[in-house]
Amino acid sequence: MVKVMTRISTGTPDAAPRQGSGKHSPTLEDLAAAAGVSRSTASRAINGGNRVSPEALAAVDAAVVALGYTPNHAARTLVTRRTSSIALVIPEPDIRVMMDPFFAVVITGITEALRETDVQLVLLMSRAGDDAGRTLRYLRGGHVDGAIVVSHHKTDSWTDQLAEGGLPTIFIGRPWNAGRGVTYVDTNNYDGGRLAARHIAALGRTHPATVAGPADMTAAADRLRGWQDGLRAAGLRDNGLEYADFTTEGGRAATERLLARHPETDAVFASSDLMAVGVLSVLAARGREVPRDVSVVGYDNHQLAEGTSPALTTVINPMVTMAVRAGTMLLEEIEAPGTHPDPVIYPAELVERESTAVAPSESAAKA
Amino acid sequence: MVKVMTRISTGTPDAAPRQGSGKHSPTLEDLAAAAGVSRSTASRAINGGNRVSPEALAAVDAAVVALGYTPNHAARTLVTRRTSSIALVIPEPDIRVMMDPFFAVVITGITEALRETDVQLVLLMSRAGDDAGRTLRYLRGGHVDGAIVVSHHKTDSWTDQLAEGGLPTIFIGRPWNAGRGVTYVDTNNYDGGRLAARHIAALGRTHPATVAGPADMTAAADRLRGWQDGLRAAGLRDNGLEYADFTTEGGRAATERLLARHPETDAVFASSDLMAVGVLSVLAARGREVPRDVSVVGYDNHQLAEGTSPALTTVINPMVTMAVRAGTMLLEEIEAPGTHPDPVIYPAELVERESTAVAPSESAAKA
DNA sequence: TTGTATGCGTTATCAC
DNA sequence: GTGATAACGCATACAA
Repeated sequence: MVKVMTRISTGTPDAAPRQGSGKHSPTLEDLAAAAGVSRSTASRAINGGNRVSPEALAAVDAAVVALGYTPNHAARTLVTRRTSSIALVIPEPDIRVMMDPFFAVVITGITEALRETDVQLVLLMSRAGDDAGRTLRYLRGGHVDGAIVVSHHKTDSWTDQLAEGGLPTIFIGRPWNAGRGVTYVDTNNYDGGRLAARHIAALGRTHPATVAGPADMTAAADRLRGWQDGLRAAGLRDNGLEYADFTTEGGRAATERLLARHPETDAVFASSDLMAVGVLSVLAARGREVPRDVSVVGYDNHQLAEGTSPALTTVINPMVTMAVRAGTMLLEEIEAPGTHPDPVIYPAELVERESTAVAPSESAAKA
Repeated sequence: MVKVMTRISTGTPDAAPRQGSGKHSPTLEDLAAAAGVSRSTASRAINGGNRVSPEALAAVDAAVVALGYTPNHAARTLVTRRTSSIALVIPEPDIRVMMDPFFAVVITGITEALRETDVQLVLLMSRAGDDAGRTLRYLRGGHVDGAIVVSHHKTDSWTDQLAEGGLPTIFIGRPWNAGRGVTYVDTNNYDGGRLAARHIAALGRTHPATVAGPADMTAAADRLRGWQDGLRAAGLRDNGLEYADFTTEGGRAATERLLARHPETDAVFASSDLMAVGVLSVLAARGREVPRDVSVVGYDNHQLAEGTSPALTTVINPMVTMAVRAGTMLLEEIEAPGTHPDPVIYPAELVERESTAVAPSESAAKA
């Protein structure tokens, strides 16, 4: 009562705009007044409209559009303890190296999962070291309802800390110390590596070399293990191994070193398509023709893989699918806390293109 | 008084954890109690520590670490009307086409600007059409303190709507209808196009062709205009113009069409490095040697430009710098509303690489 | 410098 | 179905 009086006596609203920008946005009370109902009824009408008469609901709805009412998010989360937002956490080392080509893809996927929800995505980039504490504090500070962590690096026990924190969390890409109740979604990088090896072996190549990704990333490590196991299974030896940082330039440098030490190389497996582009460019510069002299297999099935010349044979890394799944799983776990779903791992699949086409001489021999 | 009694009589806190996850996080009142001061003093101690005695401040600080206190964000924004978060708005058409290669870069830049702040970045992807309304409603709904909009498309008058809404907003890339108080940061795409033209002309090329970006994007349009004006100024004619969508595959297709109609082409200006990669691959497939037979200039100075073979001459598009600047400007405008700073436009700069190296024959002639 | 009192806008609990 | 009323956690004008 007094409150209403105060409101009314606070000068004419349109004559005295508060901020320089615009008038105060209408509150639930304004809405209720305009609809001729109580705050409670107005509130119920807005949230699903349960236990409210049709006419009251109609009145409120009309008032909403008339006033352009928007619920105050802060007030709402204050009482519901729900922020309607989730965090996408990305350790900074990852963004330039691993995430760069996949950023748009990951975001798109998560956004897709959030589409029909009113959940918003908050981006959290965390620097190495002490800053992780800040990020962690933010996450458990109740600012978000859950988190998706994209971390392939050996990072300082984020995993445990988050899992113990009780905040619903899904990892994209298997974290290093994934034990207990840690949920993640990934693709089978090990199988992917093996697929590449089997493919190279089937081509009849005898001197396969490797441009591997950073050894401290699970994806890179798994791909490498799979590839090496696959070679062994086919009776082949790894003919030179160089590490790079997943970038094109890194791939170039690695290939230079590789060819210097192992000129007899007749096949290269690069742990990422970006690196494979570097491999192709160096081979071209050296006059080694692909796929005639050297077969090349990449990884990721990046958009670029179709555009290279020759087009790149590669292993599919279904990032969009993984991101969508991560989003969906997180929403589910927020809805029903306590459930710790099993990891989801998508199968590996090879896409054959020109860079491993059967060499002319062999195809002639076969014909 | 009554409140405190209620609190105390509400059972032993540690004996009855609320959620399944963990105990309730401590409130300001708990903090004050632990520090032996009042709520207000505790509050002041936390927010800058002004007008509070050294001993009280010390006590509060100690209590903070002891209790692991974190201010409740919702409660704080409810009273301060400050969300401590800004939105990065990206219309969905842009993400795959324009933003894809720059996503990580833009995010990195903005994050860098927000580094020392406690401001968080909320991602807002808006679908075309009616969804723009939803995004707009979110933005003016007080959920964020400001927004950075990355929109190069002719979109439905976002510009005006946002500017009028009173929400501090910075555009990255000149919006189509940038009038009045619209603040944006961009690079001089027109000059960039001219630079490319001048460079090609200086090379002695006589049949320059164009692979342009989407006509409904300001960046693409400006680059094209600059290029064409530059050609005219040099007494050259545009020898064929094809539009593409900024992607590698689009660049390939455009080049195919181009060469079919204008086989005499001896220079190509592609409006993006990704498209330039497509140009290079088609030229290679057709046996047209770069730079001997054809000179190629890209745009963006993307990471890839160094890795192509031959390495790509291109115009710098300083996305990181632009993103940082946008972030800084937004923070400033949030701090001091009402100021409508002038647009910031970074100068264009050409990077010469192998793809436009002087042809052997000419260099021989010169020697 | 410190404490008291009040309000921010919303949901939730209960009587009606 | 409806409407008072009490939290939610914090900042701040004001009195002390």
